[in-house]
Amino acid sequence: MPRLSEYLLPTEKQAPADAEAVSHKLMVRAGLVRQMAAGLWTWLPAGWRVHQRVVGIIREEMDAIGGQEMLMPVLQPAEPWHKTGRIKIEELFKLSDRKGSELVLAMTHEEAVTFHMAQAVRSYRDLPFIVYHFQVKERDEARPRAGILRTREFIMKDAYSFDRDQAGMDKNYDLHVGAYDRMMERTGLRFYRVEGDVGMMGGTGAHEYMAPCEAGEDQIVLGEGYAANTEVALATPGVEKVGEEYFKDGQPLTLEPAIEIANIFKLGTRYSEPLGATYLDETGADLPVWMACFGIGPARIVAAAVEQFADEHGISWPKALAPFAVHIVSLGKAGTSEREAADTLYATLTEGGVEVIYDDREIGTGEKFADAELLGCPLRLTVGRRSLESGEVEVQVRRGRQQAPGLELDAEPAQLLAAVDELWRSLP
RNA sequence: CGGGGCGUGGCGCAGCCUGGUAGCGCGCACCGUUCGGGUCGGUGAGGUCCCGAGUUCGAAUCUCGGCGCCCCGACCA
Repeated sequence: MPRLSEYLLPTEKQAPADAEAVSHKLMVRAGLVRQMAAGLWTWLPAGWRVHQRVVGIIREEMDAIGGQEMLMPVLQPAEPWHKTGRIKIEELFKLSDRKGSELVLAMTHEEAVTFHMAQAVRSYRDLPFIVYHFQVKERDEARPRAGILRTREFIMKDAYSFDRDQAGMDKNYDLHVGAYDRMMERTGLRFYRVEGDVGMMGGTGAHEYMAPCEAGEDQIVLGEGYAANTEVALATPGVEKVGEEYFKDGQPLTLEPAIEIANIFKLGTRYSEPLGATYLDETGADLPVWMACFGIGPARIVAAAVEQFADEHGISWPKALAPFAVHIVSLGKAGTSEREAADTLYATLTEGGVEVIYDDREIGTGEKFADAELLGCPLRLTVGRRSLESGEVEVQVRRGRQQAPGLELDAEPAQLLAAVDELWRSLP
């Protein structure tokens, strides 16, 4: 686990002048991400840890429903895109190689996955199954915006289910709804699952997972037991729009801005037909495979978490996403007994498997506290002269900046770890 | 794609109108100071003023062209 004196965490006092969204400002200020060009971002070590936390949650839930992880290329031949008609999408990056062959940079992977499955799947005996990957998506966005929220390149987990018929597809879809609900709950985000628009994906049904926050690009309408995207709300029976207000069965609905963090679609045979993904059933009939796809954007989940829980001091991560569980602040200079006590605490926690970032820098107290609150790890443990006098390590819970009862400085390691673990359990 | 704004050391800005060869705060390096909430003082390093062309004795500043970035809207797996 890193010592801040050796870790690349370039924090800034001032946000970039052109940053508007809270997540944009704070993620840059906290040293999590840096911009390279419009809609193109680099994830620095601490930011990447958060991103990979989200990836870990998604992977676990995908594996739990039988998803099989694989990897498909971003750079692809254009032919399948011609076959599905998606070559004409403006956001699709098109290029050619030295031989003049037409290529695209994939914005999603339906073409690729269907191309492969058209070859691999022969019989109804090969179905059903779910494959997924975490891979970069490229989109020539008209307007990238809000830091990490709308970018031209981003990692998406996209999963694809393959079934012999609509009933199978529906079943796989429901399975994913369950998995996605669990992912969202595990992230600690506030979210809504709403009916979605099928858009240019085509297909027969869709849901979006929306995380409400100020920087959200979309509006969702909310009522008692009802949540929908504004685009589809009006298709719901009983929903009407009067002026700028929405009503359901006469009751007013509230509007809230939200970030779309996941989107799932029933594709049907939208891709299997043009790409020839068929199987033979028991009677020898050649039938198109039924597909559904399931996308989710880890970066947007990260940004939404920043948006939802930040305060005037910085980020406050839900514990499932925090880059580190514990941020140790050592106030003593090298060579002092306070520093020694902090070193010992750091060693104990690290050896006990706790993810710790240790601020051992030779800088001012205020700067250390400010950086800790900016980074937003759930627990901050401070070791200074006071600790030696009182025999206690000061504990601050980042969410709400609440002081928690101190930890006994010279407790046995097991005892100390148990105390930290107990604190951890109580956190949001 | 329509509208608006901006580009000057790592970050935030001033200077531009009224051309004279670049300045401030933060940060950074070193010295001292301080040591539980971005301490204080001193010394110092660091800039193709987005790029190109033009006007001029002289361009960060004026003119033309280009590039880049942000915001609003449209669009949006």
